Amino acid sequence: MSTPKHVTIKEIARRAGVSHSTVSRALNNLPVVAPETAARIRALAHELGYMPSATARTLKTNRSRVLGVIYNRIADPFYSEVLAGIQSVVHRYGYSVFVSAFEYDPRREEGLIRTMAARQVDALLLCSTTFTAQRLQEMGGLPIPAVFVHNRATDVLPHSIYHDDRSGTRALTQHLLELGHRRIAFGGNARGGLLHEQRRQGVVDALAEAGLRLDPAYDLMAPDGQMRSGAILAEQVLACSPRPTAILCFNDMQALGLMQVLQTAGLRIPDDISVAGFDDIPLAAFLYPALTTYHQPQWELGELAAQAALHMLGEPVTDPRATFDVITLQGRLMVRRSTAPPPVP
Amino acid sequence: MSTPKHVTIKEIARRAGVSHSTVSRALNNLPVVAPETAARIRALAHELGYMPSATARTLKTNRSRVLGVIYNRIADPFYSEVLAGIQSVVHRYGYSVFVSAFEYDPRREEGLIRTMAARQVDALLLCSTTFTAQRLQEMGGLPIPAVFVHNRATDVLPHSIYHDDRSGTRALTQHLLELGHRRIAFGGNARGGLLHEQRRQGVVDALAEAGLRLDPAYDLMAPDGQMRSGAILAEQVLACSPRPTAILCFNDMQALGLMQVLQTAGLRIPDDISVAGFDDIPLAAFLYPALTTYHQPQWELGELAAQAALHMLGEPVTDPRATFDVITLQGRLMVRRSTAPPPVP
DNA sequence: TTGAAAGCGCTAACAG
DNA sequence: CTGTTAGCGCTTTCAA
Repeated sequence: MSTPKHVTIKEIARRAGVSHSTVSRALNNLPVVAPETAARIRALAHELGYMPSATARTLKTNRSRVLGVIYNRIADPFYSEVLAGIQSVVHRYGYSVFVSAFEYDPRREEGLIRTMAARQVDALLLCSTTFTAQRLQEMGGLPIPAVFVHNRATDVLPHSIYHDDRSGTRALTQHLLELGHRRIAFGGNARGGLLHEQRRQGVVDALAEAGLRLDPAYDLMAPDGQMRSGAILAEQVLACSPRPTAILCFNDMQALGLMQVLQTAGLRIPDDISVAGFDDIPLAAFLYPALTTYHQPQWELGELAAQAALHMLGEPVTDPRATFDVITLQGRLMVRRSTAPPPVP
Repeated sequence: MSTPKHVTIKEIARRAGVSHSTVSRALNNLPVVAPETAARIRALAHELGYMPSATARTLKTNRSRVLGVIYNRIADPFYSEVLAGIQSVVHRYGYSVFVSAFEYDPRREEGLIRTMAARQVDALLLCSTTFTAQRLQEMGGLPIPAVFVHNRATDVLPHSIYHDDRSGTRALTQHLLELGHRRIAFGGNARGGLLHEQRRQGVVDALAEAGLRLDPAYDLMAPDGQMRSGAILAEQVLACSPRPTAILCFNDMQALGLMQVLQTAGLRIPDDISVAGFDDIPLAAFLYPALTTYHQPQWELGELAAQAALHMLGEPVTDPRATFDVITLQGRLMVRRSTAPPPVP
């Protein structure tokens, strides 16, 4: 049950009657060592349950084969999927990941970056929508290679990967327009930073193309992108007069919370009011009604981010896009059951 | 932009005109060193942007201040919350966490345990519902201290923390019984292992107390605890004749998927059929109708698991329960809007 | 093909 | 109060 006495290469060397460097070579499959010797050493290592010390190796080689992932909220369905994507590739390369979240606290974010650096991660995956050039300046640059995920930080760092949100909400708005909606509301995210601006802009774009503008009364704002914000938004929608016939939420989480309140108030979706989300988190397809939204490839975002980092570290990658400095992903419109033509008055 | 030349204590020592051990002492706040010297050293360290190498420290002290968290699916709302709880305490202690998931592959699970050990984590948090005594035997024991989370593995390891699921489904079933339901179905999870058994048993218990039994026609089984399984379950429910008036799902995710299909089929919840979940993931309260479920304290589960691990490592913990070998958490019934008396025939 | 030796950055006796 | 020394487990010259 207790620690089974740590076996080192020295111990193996002693038992095999060779030097520890030979053991090191054998275990690392360096071709120089004599086949029989190598076989004997490997057998012994296996028998003794030898485990190489990643710590020692890291100290010596200056490479840890560890990636650091930093993001905002640990329990976010969107980033959970991104993380799953990251893990799937990282695992194939024999890397491990440190994961931590800064819970919207920039000071903590900086602390995490330093901790990760002290722990000698090879690269950082920064899933922060709020990191800015200014912040980077204050920190005096990043101590390790990093790729920005989900943040168009090209002005700050060469490596970033993000989704074209603006086209997304534009497509979504066009869809609503085509259905005949004119009174379209947008639910913002006060914490959304660049994401908020991009998504809102997409709505404005589409509206402008149709010769319309985003009515200030329908230009709503919620504190964040969580479910509760959706509920808050719903109250605002209910208070509007005339009521919008469609509302496009910052993301699916908001849409979810919004739908509940609207439905509880007796409104039928989509008959009385159409609702659209953004992101297409796995949940979206399972809501009632199934949510119309814009699909962002979350898993792929994670996979590519990880590959981009690995590429920077000199690992061979399969996806050619991972070799680009800036990667823009395109999503696609997912029309489901929560949107329909506006009710006839 | 690039690596700003790593500063070590030797470098600081050179510049301060002292030995590197003095630097080490000063930086670790050992009281022996002269105040002025210490101040000078610390100033210098700050100025040079010194970062201690956690790797070197780990190698020397045999303590990494890293915990390994292993679980099944990376993108699971339940475990996301648990992980958030873990992180919240771990962060306070200056620990970091490796996170990885084995995606229902036992071989991979074992591999992860070995990797974590090689990376010298101080303790393991095993959120595996499928790990068994036999598996442990085959592995020849765990190489590092571990606490089992969400698995009553007392026969295997001294340290485990879990929730009393059986009482949970029992309370849920009693609630349904009190509402007047008699045709109560249970949605199982073929992958659920012990959890499945416990939850199903709670239903059987409550039914037996009421002089009833779980009708085999209502003793349903879905492949897993995901949303899609809920949809599968819904088809089974719809095919039942007579139809159950209430269904208790393995967890909230199932309930979610089930509700959508039922609602799409034109059934009103709870008017036509009552639905209950299990876990009370944050989402549950925001569904329409808000889901009746049994609250498992997910965050607390994570917090306590982390504290239990930290306690094993000799760290002072605040929650006295964390010093127990086996911790059982109690949840509570959350009656919301998805359950009501059965329809009058 | 193998061994001896150095050293990664740090902590911790032990001496002074 | 401070310096010297050794060594954590490994990789990697350099010689043999």
